[in-house]
Amino acid sequence: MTERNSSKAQAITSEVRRRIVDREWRQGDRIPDEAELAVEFGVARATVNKALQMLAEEGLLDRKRRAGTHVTVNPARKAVLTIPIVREQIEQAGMEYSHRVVAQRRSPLPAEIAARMSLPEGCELIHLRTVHYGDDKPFQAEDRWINPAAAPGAEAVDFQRITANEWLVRNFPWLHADMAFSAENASARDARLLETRQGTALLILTRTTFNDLGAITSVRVAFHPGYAMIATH
Amino acid sequence: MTERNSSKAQAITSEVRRRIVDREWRQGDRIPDEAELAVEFGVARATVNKALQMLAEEGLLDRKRRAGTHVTVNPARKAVLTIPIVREQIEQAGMEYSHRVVAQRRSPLPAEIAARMSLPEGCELIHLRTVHYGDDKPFQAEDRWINPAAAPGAEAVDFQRITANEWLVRNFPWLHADMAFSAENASARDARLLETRQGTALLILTRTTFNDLGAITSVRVAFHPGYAMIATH
DNA sequence: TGCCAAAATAAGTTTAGACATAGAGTTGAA
DNA sequence: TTCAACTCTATGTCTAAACTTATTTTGGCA
Repeated sequence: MTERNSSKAQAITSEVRRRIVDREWRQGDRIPDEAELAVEFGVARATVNKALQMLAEEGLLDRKRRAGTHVTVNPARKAVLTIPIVREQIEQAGMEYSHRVVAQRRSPLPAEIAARMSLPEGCELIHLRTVHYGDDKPFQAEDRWINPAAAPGAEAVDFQRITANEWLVRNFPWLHADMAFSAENASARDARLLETRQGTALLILTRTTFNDLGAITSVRVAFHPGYAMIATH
Repeated sequence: MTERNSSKAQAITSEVRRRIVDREWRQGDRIPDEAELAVEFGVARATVNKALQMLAEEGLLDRKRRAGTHVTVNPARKAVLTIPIVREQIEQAGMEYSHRVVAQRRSPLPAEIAARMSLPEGCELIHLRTVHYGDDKPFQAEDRWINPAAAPGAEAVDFQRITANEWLVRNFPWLHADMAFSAENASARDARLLETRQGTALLILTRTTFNDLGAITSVRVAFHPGYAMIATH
């Protein structure tokens, strides 16, 4: 049996994965039930259960009470993205981090962002525009709206000293987040902030986070040209 | 205690999450150990363990043996992306799916893709270019290389009838995948295939999958302009 | 003081056993 | 034939107890 973590459950996931990859168990096949596998591997049923649940979460197995466990027919590919704190990301790459607050004021909320945040259009939020640099080269430009109703104290913070992201993450953990990746041609402003040409394709991440008081913040991050967001599975 | 799934472990994760969001337990704080929480919630320690492990995976808690469980200071945001099978995605949106194989031939592998697949440059793979349509409007253009050494039988498949993705997914489950999102200005070819203007910003997904025989396939998917990849947490 | 070994502790894992529950399969009445 | 009611089974969940292991703390010794 292929080992992995010295843990029995991990060893079982590896072995089951191997059987699937080697097509001993084919897509759609029903695999032996937990009790049988427990006997085969010489472990308790709870251990087999843990292993199979991991593989089900990964999307390799479909499990249903009474119907048993089947190898997923068309496994959808799931990928876990880790969106790091900008500063940490830049410092980890061995570059020197700096950032510049381009604008900070109260402004009435545009319709599009109001919809994302489930707030009435035109209500006043804190609007913040920041550029983050690695070794003085623009890394990402962020355009952020902060809801002081869900994040009290935001108005008194000096966002030159601490980034909005870090302050928010540290002070207002969220319950739920919406996220989307898209591509946009750099606007004149994007181009200026990221020191590139207008029209250049930029990877855009928009993210809105909520806690029990409603939307905390909505941010549009434009990455520098050529940036790639990595995910693994 | 906030309920969620009728399961005790879920109820505990909800309650712990609430305490963190409501700042009863602050970032960096050490929370009571499993035994104490088990007494407080009136459950077995294993149940508390399961609940806290879920929150640790989510990134809300840091756990170390002997040192205890702490609320994560700078939680990195993790998001799970589900990359659906194109056809299913289009049909789910209520559109009619169709696809067109633009080119299919054996070609020597370009350097960049060879590197991604850990194969020698110039070795011959199956090169496939396909456009996927929803209601006859281009949805995505894919440029795929298939390694017949890791996916035997690929040369005999009629990719007009079944998409390469579906055939591969059904026949060659993978062990590991590399994925990246980026943005590119549409090349002349991209523009023609996606019926848009050259230079338009396109969301690009590149994905390479591996099994125990090596790289199975490497694909570059260009989505139609304006497409957004959604993730939630 | 500084260093190393031993003790203590909190999480990690496993087990056997129990009960819960979804849902496929079967039966019987209309 | 059809459908509702029931049965049965594989997974889902929980428990109490034990053992393992990483890591911190402590205390002895040089």
